[in-house]
Amino acid sequence: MTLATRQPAAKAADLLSWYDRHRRALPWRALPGESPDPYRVWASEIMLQQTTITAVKPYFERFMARFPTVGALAAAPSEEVMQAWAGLGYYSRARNLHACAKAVVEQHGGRFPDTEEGLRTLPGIGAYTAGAVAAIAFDRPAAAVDGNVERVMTRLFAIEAVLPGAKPLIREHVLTLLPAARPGDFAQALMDLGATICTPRNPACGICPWRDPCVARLEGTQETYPRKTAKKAGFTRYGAAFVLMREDGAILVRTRPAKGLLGGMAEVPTSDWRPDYELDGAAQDAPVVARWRRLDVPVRHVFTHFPLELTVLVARAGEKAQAPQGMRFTSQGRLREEPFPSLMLKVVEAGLEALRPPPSPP
DNA sequence: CATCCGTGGGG
DNA sequence: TCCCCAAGGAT
Repeated sequence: MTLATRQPAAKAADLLSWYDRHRRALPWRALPGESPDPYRVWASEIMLQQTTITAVKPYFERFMARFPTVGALAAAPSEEVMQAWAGLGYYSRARNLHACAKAVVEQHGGRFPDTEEGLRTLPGIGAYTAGAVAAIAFDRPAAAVDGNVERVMTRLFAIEAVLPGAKPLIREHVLTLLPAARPGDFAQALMDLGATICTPRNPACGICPWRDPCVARLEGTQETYPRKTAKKAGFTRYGAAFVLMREDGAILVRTRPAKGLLGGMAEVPTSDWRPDYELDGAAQDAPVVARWRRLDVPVRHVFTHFPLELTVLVARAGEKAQAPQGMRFTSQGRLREEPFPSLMLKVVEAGLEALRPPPSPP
């Protein structure tokens, strides 16, 4: 390589001075000079796992108003925690969040461990979150390698290795760049850079603090990083969902098993969801015998690993109708207190719309 | 290491 | 419409 094309080494100082000018103001982020609240930092990191800032913000605000401290969260009933999380997705996060709060209170005197190793032992805290909380909340020299950092590093060093196998290598690069001072700001700066400059498509290389040392930029191959293995799409599954309204307006619901898909969340009764589900026999899967009416427009929903198409069937039940074993009638007034995932909100809305009596002529 | 686990928004 | 993906973790 000639002297003219040799690139300067990337420096943490350049990133930090960029961060001092362009850092994003976020509800869970301490202002310059303020000390961060580990509880808020931790909760935000859990919420932000695989979830956009836009989606998290309103949940975070409500969550902090409802559970202001780890102690408050630990003491809350699990249904209340799941309800506060409903709609955010990846519900095992909420279960682990609650379990983690209890562990912090019962095993750590209500204070979060201030090291990566200590944090790593808690439920829901993996390699990334342990590093992020250690760095951001306690200013420890830890690497927090998330999707943003993977993108920035693979571009900066033109790392050809495929993810997730390249993670250890990426981590080494981060540790090499990690400054002795302000490791917490460095972690946040790296993520801000990935989120606002070094974006997946159309990265703003011209205004990047690391434009000069970036190998991929020199080669013009920024958008080809990071290298990843393609993941295969799942087959569409089909099923029937049953919206049963009692005469007083209450709806029949139940709680899903604690583990697995939508674990611990509320739902209306449904059939199994299968690629080969036969709609003609749907009434056989109904929770009660009734005059089930099938709606023409199915509810479509896309999970991470498969698309789902649920056909909604509606029926009415008498005032004295009893809920089958393991199910309950919830009044319409309290329906919003049920921890319905987004899929079930769609189903219930479709069902209620169909059950609404036609407007009487003037 | 591969798979499972939600959701809503953007190109 | 379709595809990608966004501050990952558990198994």
